[in-house]
Amino acid sequence: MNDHVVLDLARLRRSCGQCTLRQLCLPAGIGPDDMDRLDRIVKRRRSIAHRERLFSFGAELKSLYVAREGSFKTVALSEDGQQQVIGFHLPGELMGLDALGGGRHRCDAEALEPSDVCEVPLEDLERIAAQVPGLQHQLLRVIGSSMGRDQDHLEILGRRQADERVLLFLHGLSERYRTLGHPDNLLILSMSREDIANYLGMVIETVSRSFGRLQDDGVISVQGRQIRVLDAARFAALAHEATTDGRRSQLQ
Amino acid sequence: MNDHVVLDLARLRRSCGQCTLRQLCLPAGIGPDDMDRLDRIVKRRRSIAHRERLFSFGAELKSLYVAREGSFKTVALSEDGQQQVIGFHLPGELMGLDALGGGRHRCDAEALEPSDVCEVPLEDLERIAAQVPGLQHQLLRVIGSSMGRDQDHLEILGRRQADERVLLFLHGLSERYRTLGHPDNLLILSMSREDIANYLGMVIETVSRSFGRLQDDGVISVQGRQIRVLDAARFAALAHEATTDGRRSQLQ
DNA sequence: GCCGCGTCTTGATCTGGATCAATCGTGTCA
DNA sequence: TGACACGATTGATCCAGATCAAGACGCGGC
Repeated sequence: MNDHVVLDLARLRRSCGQCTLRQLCLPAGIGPDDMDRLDRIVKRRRSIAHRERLFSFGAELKSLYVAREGSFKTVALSEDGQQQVIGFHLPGELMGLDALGGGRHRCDAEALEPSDVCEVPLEDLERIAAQVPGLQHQLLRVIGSSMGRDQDHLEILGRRQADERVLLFLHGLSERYRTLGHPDNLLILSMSREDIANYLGMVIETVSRSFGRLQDDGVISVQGRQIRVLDAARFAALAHEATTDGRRSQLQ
Repeated sequence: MNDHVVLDLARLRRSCGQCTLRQLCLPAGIGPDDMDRLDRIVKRRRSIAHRERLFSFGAELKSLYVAREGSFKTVALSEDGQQQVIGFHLPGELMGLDALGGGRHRCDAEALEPSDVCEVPLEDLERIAAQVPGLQHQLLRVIGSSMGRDQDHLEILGRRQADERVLLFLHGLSERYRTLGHPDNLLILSMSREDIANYLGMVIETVSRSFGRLQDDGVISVQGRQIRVLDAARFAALAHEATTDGRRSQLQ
């Protein structure tokens, strides 16, 4: 009987209603009664080893995934073997949306460290979403956030210098970690310099040099994958004002 | 009474069920009975003049828009005045998705020529989508296609040389026009060189030179904004094989 | 300890594309 | 019909960042 209680508690703790990410993830803004229906379709806490694939290019879309703990990268592969890191995914963020258009995944999703995910079968999700208006709305919000991150990424790749790219990358990451309740003055990067370089459309040498320059300026300190924000005000200011001058095509 | 018939015909011709774009747009795959419900919430054929804004940065998200005729660009503005063309939108393609995340538009949408749009109030769309499973599914598909185009754009900006960027841009555009039933060997560009350059993360001079090289190679002929595909096989092959070598960071 | 291996940093050189600067259509208005 | 404006092309130069090439720094295994 003691056993029984423990199991119930464990089950409860694994429910969406108890999840620390519930305000960021799909359950945000839906009532306790509807939470139950969501709970029943979500497959919780599948563990993914470091470097393990969550899904692969070309695979049929069956489920969406929410990072629960750890982090992931999604990598697009082009026909000539080129790779492009499309995004990094932190807890609470949806993965697999790339396949909504064509029904097949357009990229690989790979864990950057030992991670957990919640798996949400798309068919079930669509069914429940039609019945729970708050869930449908929240699904669209979460999808929209994902598109917003892609758009930020496009802005970085299209218009920014190397140093700005790295700064904006770090700043965006620290913002995302802050909403997760992490201290935002210490970043532990789970991705390699190679991943960062690829994500930013650069080579690792340039990433390394940009880190160096930001460190020389006293904005951050760099020790391998541990980045400490020394001057938070300047860090934020640089990310917002960004360009010092108005170079490059501005339209009109 | 004659009048009455004419009006009815006009109304019918403007309905989703009769729309030439219905297979690409939201009504794809929903039955004639449900089509009616969609029809009642869609505000049809608002005309947008050349250079007119459909929506602006910061505006509250109220409706999604579908390009009906003509074309649009969406432009993100950063705090320091930089602009980045995020996408071009052809008939049947949704606009306004950028605002789903935060409830406010993150970019301007501007007509590149005299254009028509259908306006779909988001609140109504969400309500109907919950009642019509096919519509909800199709909405997700259309959103997914849009994310897919953003992802292609990221690949272009992250990993490609100037000439490849221009080629992939032209090829992508011709593919999209082909699905609209247009001849794919003649492209009439509605966007300026400035827009193209900005979209591709380049300057106009480089775009112009890339056009020139593609023309010298006999792949296309360029006359201002009229691009003729001379060697369709090579055009497609270059777009697929793309890179001649495996330069730049490849991850592993 | 110290060896091997993967990751990251640092330095020297080279180059694709940005910048600067004319010039050339093409359309429009007086 | 000329003149002006705007977009596009073409040429000359320059520089940010890629490429090439060593080293340095962990870190796990023996």
